[in-house]
Amino acid sequence: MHDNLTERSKRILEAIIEDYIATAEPVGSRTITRRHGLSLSPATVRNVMADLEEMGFLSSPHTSAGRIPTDKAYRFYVDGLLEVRKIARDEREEIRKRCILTGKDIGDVLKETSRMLSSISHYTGIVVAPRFAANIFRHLEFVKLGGKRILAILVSQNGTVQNKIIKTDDELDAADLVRMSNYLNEMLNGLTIAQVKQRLMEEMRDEKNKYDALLARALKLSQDTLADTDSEMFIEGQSNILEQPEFADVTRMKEIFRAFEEKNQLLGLLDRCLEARGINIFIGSESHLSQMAGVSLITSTYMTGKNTLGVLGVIGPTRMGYSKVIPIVDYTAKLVSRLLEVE
Amino acid sequence: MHDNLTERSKRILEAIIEDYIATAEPVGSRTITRRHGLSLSPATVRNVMADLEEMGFLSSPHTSAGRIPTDKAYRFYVDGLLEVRKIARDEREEIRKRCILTGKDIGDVLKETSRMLSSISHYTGIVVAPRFAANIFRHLEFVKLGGKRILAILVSQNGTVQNKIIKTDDELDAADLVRMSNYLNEMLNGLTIAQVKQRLMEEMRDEKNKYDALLARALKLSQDTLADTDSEMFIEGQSNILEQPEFADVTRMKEIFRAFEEKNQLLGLLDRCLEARGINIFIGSESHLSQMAGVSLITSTYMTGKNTLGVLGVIGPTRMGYSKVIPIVDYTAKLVSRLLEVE
DNA sequence: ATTAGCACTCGAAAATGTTGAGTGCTAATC
DNA sequence: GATTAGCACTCAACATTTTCGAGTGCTAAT
Repeated sequence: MHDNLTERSKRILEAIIEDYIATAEPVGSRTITRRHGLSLSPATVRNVMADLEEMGFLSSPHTSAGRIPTDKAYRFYVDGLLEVRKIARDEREEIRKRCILTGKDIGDVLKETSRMLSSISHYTGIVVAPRFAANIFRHLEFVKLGGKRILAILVSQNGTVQNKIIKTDDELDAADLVRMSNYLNEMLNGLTIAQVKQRLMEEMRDEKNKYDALLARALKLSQDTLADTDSEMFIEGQSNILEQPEFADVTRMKEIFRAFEEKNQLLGLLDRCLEARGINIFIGSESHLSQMAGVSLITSTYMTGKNTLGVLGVIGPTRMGYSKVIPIVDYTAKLVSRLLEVE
Repeated sequence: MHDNLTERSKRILEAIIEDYIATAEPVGSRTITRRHGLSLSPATVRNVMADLEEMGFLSSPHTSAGRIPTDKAYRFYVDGLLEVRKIARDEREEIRKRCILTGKDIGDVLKETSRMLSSISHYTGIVVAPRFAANIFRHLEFVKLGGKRILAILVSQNGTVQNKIIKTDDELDAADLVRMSNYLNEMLNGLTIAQVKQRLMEEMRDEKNKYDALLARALKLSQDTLADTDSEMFIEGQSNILEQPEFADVTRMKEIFRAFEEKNQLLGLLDRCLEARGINIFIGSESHLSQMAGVSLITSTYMTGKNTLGVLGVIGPTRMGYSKVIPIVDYTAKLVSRLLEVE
């Protein structure tokens, strides 16, 4: 792929990208020869740069400025040129220290993970909580709150909890609730949440269940509990974005922040990452979200066993330190996987 | 109070404040006489303005600009001049429509409330989840996750749920867990969480309990569950702040966003509001938080019965539309109170 | 194929000019 | 004595011009 680029062009392109990542300023032919030990004259470099621009790897803000890499260049860089460093020992320590929290519920751990990702990368951290459907059912409990309000609590194997307040048509007494949950726990034990949904449907269709009022109630209640459980998302360190010179312009910044608040769109993007396991990188326009122009996303999936649970990653400018951030995201995903594993 | 201000000065001060709230531009003597039907000449107004500046109600950015109100002026305005409008019918409808969500847990409702506050006020909405300590204990449940990990679930009367993963020294079987929670539920029924903590302490000290291993375990476990439950906070619509001209400057904005991320400091401030019931207003420097310069906070408490549960409100520039926002916050707090009331 | 040399481009920053809203003061007016 | 017209003065904001230099593309020499 891209065999049409000579070794020299690649080296120069790489130098330009790395320089731009470091400085956020358009890179000129002079700078390249000076800062990177290329034994070429600026003039030669200029010729190569002109070719690279022709091919769509570089663009110039105006005639007499240097060049900046395009999304295509970053993609080429990430796919080929970049050699991913191993994670630094101290980074690894930091990650471990901040993720391993005992005595906190899953949500707190993931939130802290997101915060950690942001502070260690200096960009914005993002963690999508486990998709409930992939989890394994563990326990269902109904607590009577008062009157006709019941709190349904659904617990999955790895400790994720989902609550819902359900209003019933008439009062149920506590004993009934216990019987109902006992029955359901028995029936649903060991299934994934997705299978649970399935099973409930089947049971409700089953003729014989329609005659047991309590049972029918129980089924209805648990189905209500499972209805539209939207996944949670933790975005932390948004203000780190403000440090990036490319967002000094207020209008650009507004866009980004709006994008962060529009969590649904982001979720859509992250869902795409769910499908492919492991590291995933979206560069600028590749996300096909207009607000994400100039922004890159590095994600990885975390999982228990062979079950993909969720996604986590880092959002930063396209001009981000890929070689540093990729191993961080990678290591974090693996660590979180391990934490959620049932010991 | 402030009897030293003549009626006329008050009218002029009011006009300046309202003009500044509307335009965000320093107000000149000319403008005042034109826009507000004062039958005075600019020159007279200038004299009054000079007096007001002397007294600390106004300041001028530079010699040849108009005046802008100081925090002291806003305080005077809020305390005396401002007559709070009743909430508009359509606003009331909007609030109701967006807060009354069935089939969602409390957290979701409060988050949506925060979002609603931001979108209806055009500033930033903030909701602090009920302090757990003030809630009434309803139910405690232990779910075995696998190995030595137990998920403790604590439910309060109004449907707030708190989970915690607890690691035990050795395995407990499911039946034991049920017995433990039955016992505890019996013992703690009807107490407030604060009382529950108290009671657990007493029981643990009690000699006779030390000989029942299981019981001792149960007590320890529930105490772990209750340890350091930090209150959750929902801040929504942060990007609305970006619309405010006074934060067009990137440095100012960074400060604000950092402040939002430093939730602890904010929580401290909001805790102060918890103590005083009803509407509470912090204007700029009054909060004694440097990052909050130029920012005002309007809050109100929500409660069930005579129990103060939490705080909600709006954060905006000091130059915010107090007369519009105050009734919104007030009404929302009352509505949320009603929603959390056990029906 | 590479590179030195050179005219040219164009944004950024500094220097300069212009404008107008606003002020404070004084003296005339009600 | 309070109010106001009048006027000189101030100063940020905006527009215009100038300067500067990093960077380019092209050509001709190496």
